[in-house]
Amino acid sequence: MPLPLRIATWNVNSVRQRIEHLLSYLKEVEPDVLCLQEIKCLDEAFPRLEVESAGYNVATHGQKTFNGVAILSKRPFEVTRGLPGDQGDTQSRYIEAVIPDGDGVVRVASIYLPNGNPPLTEKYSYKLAWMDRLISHARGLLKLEEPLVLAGDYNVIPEPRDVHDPAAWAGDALFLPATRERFRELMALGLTDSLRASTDAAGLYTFWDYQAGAWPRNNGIRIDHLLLSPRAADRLQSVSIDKDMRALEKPSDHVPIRIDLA
DNA sequence: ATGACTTGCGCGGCAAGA
Repeated sequence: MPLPLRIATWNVNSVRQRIEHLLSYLKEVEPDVLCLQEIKCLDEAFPRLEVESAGYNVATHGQKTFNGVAILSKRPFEVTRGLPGDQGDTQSRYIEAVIPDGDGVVRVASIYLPNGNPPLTEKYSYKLAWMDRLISHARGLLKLEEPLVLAGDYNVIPEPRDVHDPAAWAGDALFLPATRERFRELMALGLTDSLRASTDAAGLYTFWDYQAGAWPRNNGIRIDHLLLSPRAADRLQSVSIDKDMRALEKPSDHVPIRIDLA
């Protein structure tokens, strides 16, 4: 039986600030694929040589100062940059890889969905429009009937059990009814939330704010998700949140989440 | 408690994040 395929996603909050954490993660966890968000640099500023020396192929979709996504893979792969549906969108938030796997492929997307705060502004309407574009694109991808993993920072708290203090987040763009409704619409295309396929537990988080002692108080939210097509879900073996990463010196405010597929 | 953090940019203090 072949080794499982390990696929992880992590919002690094600046790859250049986090290069040592990134390299130790690659060495210790050995993901086959790692999706990164908020690399916060242009393609030419990505620490490509360090990552390649660790045994990974790299594709970036960078941007100066903000946003930026990347996919790292032990196996070489084909890449597509950008989310279809709006030629005028200049924000780098989506990159997609087709990775050889056995006789076929696994398709993996690295997603940095807009934050959307504050609500009632163009930032929130951009978030909702971006989610509509993601739903349309995912509908097309699912028709391919491939193993598909839509991984990333969705900036969506799916349910009250995914937030330490639901009342405090009631009016936030990450938790508003219209946000959650679109997330449910995405899921209803036939996707499986990896974490919820393995546990119903409350209080499993992937983000803790830097402010107000959110980490020591465990005042977190679950917003980083690995969504699976049926053929990927059939192969799901395990899910892990690498919570220890939040306790390191100079951590990202997000931690990685990962799956093993048979 | 008028608080509390971390980035990029670029060298002074914003803007953005969640």
